[in-house]
Amino acid sequence: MKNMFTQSEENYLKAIFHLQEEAGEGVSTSALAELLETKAASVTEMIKRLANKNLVDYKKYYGVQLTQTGRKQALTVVRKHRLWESFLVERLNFNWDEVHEVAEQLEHIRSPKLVEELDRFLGRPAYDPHGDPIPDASGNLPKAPKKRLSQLKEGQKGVCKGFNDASSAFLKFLDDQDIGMHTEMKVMQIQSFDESMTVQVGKRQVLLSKTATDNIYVED
Amino acid sequence: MKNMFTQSEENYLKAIFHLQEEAGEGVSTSALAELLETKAASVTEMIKRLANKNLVDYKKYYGVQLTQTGRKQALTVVRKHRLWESFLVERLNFNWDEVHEVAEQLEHIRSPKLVEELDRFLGRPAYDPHGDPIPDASGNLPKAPKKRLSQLKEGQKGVCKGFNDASSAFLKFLDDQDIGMHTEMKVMQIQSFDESMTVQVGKRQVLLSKTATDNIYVED
DNA sequence: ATAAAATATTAGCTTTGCCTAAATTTTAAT
DNA sequence: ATTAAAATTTAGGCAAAGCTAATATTTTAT
Repeated sequence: MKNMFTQSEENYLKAIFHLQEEAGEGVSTSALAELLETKAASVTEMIKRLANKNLVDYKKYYGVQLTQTGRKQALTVVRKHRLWESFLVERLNFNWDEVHEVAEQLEHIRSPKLVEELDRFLGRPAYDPHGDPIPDASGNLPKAPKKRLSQLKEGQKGVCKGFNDASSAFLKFLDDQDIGMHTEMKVMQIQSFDESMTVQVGKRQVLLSKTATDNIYVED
Repeated sequence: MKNMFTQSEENYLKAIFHLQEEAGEGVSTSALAELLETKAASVTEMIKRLANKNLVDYKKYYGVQLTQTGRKQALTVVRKHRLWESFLVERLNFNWDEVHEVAEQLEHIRSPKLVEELDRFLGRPAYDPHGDPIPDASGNLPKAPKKRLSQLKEGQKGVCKGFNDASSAFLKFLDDQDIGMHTEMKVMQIQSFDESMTVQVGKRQVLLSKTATDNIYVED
């Protein structure tokens, strides 16, 4: 069968896509290994398989990049992932910090009709519950140029529009601080020695590390 | 991890369950091989794995039966399959004859919360779009004693309540004859030489082979 | 410039799940 | 009761995808 990829292959394509998005250029074996929670040796092996199928360009020792075909395939997986996340949160009462794991499974379901109907059923959403854009059926990704909370200066305000680190721990932490999508925040103070920030959220003040503020996207 | 089964294992458990339902007693290697579209040798192998995990009782050359644990697991898969079929038909505009393949994939998604919320979202349906009962969360299956259309006598009426053969071809055939869930039918004539039936459906008369009438369940 | 450290790749093994061919057991037919 | 046919199991392979240990290449630090 043509156009059929294993779950593992799809996971690699998606991972390469994400790493390429933020780092650009060639994606390293070790970065992939870390993201996919596997060993470098296994990554090398899979990369060769993908290269044989013309899904990636691979030059030994110099990392890997998606081809046009590979990128297209990665985008259909991302699309499915984000549509399912939307479904889980908006129709099935999932909290936005507990959808990731299930969406990782659902994203591999093969059925063009299912994806199309799900999209329609949800009212063709443009963004998922984490504020990430949902690619359309032809693989166009409406990329809003994102600004990090860490880029704001003291006194500036921003509205939370997304998160980079979608780990359950991070999202739970944010929830505890009453920070979520569309939450308004004002930068009160920035510590020069570690770049941590004191931020006004509603009537509370919250201290956020540089790691945290790097992972929160805002619109001002 | 305990309580974790591969997709393949789940497929075998479900297949054994279905064959046990209609044939009772021990399920033969060849019956499984045919249903699962695989070879007898592969079945034997898998059966041994399942026996080691105490999901089935197996006596060489004498077929296989589910243990309590195995039956329970099979029922959770059946539950998921039928809930997803309901979702596809009732919310995503799928036709009841095109859901099977997709549900075969969705039934393997692992997430107790997802199943519970899906059930709630659908209004805790008791039957799936084919008229088959949906097991509840604790694995209780409300079994309505089913009667086959082929068991009716001339002149008797019946209301269609389910189908045994869920093949796409069969379901499409029924659709073409305007026969679906809850369709009322009246037996006009039975051919003695091949047991085929002439049936009144709405204002049309339809000729159904014995094979067909054996696979249509009715309530009278 | 070169040695040490960090990265990447290869080689060889493991498990799952399937296959074919050969051997065994059960069942059916004389 | 034998024996042929049918069903089942065993033996030996194969591909996907992972792992560890050993080797090779690139980068970094002296």
